[in-house]
Amino acid sequence: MSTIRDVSKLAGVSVATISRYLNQSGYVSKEAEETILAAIQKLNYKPNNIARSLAGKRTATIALLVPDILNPFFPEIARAAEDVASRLGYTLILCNTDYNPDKERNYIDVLINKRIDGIIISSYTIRPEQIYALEAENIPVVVIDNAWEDTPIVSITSANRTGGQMAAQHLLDSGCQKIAHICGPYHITAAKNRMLGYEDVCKQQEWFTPSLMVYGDFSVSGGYSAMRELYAKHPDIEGVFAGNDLMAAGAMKALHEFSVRIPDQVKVIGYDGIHMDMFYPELSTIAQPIYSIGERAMMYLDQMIKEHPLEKKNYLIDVQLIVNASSRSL
Amino acid sequence: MSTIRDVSKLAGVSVATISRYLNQSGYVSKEAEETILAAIQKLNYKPNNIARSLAGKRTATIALLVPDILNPFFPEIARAAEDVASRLGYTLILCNTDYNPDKERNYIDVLINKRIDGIIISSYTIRPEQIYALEAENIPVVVIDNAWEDTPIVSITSANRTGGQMAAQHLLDSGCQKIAHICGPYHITAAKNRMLGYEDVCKQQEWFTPSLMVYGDFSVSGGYSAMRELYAKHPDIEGVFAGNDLMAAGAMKALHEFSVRIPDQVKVIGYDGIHMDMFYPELSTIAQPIYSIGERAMMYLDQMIKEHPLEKKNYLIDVQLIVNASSRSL
DNA sequence: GTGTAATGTGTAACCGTTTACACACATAGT
DNA sequence: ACTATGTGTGTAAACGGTTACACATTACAC
Repeated sequence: MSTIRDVSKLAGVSVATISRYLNQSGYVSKEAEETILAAIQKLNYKPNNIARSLAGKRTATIALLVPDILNPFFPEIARAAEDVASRLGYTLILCNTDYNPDKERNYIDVLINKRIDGIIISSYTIRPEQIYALEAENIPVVVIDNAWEDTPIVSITSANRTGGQMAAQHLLDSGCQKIAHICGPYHITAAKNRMLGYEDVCKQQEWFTPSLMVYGDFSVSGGYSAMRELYAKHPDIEGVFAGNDLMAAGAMKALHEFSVRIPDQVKVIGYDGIHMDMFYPELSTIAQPIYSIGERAMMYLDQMIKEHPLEKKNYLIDVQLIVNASSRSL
Repeated sequence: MSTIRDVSKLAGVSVATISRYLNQSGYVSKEAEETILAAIQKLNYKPNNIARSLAGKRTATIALLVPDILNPFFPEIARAAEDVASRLGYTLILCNTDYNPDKERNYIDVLINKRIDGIIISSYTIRPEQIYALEAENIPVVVIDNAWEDTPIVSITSANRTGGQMAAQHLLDSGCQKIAHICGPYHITAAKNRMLGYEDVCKQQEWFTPSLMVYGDFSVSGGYSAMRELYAKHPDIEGVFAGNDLMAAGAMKALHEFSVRIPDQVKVIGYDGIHMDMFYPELSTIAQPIYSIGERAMMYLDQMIKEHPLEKKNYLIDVQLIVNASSRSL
């Protein structure tokens, strides 16, 4: 493995000139350029990124901190972030925190020591202070799928409350009378906002009662249990809005076992828009543009790294109602 | 951000001693240890990993090269690799190649320049020479889900041919007469071996005919189209073995649309064992221990990095027949 | 008392870049 | 002729660690 000094010797110019050539910084004459290029090719020289980072302060590495890459929401985020990252010349480090604040803290320390250039965080437990601590180390942060009001933090969330309203309204418009909601975990802002959206629309309906809202843990089995519980209490429900698609799938599975026909007897809508094309009847959902979220997170991060101006606030992303067979009016 | 020299000054010992203390290499007296610890805490000193890598040659970073993290097989691999990596003190870089050899080559170059310690590769286009090139740079490689015969390369695959036999045999044992196979892409070794397993079992059956084997692209829609094609030619089939679970799901969707009852009329089995608990009837499958594959890949890699002996060969992992509703005999 | 090994510490070179600064020379404006 | 400015290059000091080597002290065996 040859070094810049080997090239310098072979080309007969100083290392500074080589460096200037490589980084297109400062002046380099035409002749110098040519001899350098020749030497580089002859030696098959590749600059050492480690040394580069040590001297130049940039590692061209960004980290993506997610609770669990197995949750289908996150591969899509990862895919988008990685696409943009690789286009911009960054490399992406993947970190699973397992919803565990200790692992999270630990990872943040490791990443600081690795001098990463920036970090995209998805966490429901992280505190704003931790983000300020990162920024104090000059590491820009973008938070996704979570936000705090009135804090100078760049975050990206989808319009959860509006989305919740859209879902409920859609079921209402489709003629459903008793609409239940399977809510995601209480401490997750996104879940809470979706529930608030549901309440906005349903609270004043004469059939409304709080027991139409049950909690699930955002998993298929959580949705399944929630649906069984719900059906035991309210066998006459006509619509179900699940806080995410996985729970919607679980709910449909339960309904299926009760021999409830979808969408004839009960219409179901989920939230997220993850790819579940294997599923039938195909699930209606409020689609978040997941890919765009990852993409924008990475782009905002790049802007911050390059010290371009960017307002530190929550960026809301629009959602879209997708009507499929699971809630289609006949 | 304080440096080792700041600590040195405050503790009144040389940087060498600090370094020895930090790395537990060489002798350090009890008193020195205490003053150093105190100084470190006072300054909140954290060693700079970049500098460490430059001097010490190790980056504590490994890369995972996958075609597409959106394919549900890979998040599980990533999850396993990351779990083990983080336990062993490595950090995981995620790279999507999009099944594109150019992106692949490009990534490999970038990773060499970043002086990563090792790389786990899943690729159906990579050539052994590229792996030798990496090893020439002293970067150990573990290949997963692909292998070459008689090459000194560490690779991990599941027992695809045996698995194919198991799937076909299971359908046969369940009383199916005409069993079709939806095969994965021709150039993927794993797909081919599964097909060979199917042939081993079915070729000598009197109902066998080559047109019972059709190709799909390992996606849901690929399985869907393949099934439609198959059903048009052979409306009397009684069993379908799909080369992976996604295609099996697509096939079931198509059968569903033809109002074919599963498993009464047609039994379906997939391959992979990805988590599709939302699916009903639940899919029978030949489960690969995907998590173990990722786990072992990372452990082998660690062994190679630490220069512990490891035979360079293909390691086969056993698969398991999982019988669910989609192929249950009544 | 001497030789040998274990323990403990510091100096300085090194890892492979970037970059501030100094300097040389050419060109052009006054 | 004298600046100013633009072009081109080299020297050497960072960046923040690790580690080979030299050297000092102590312990212990003989």
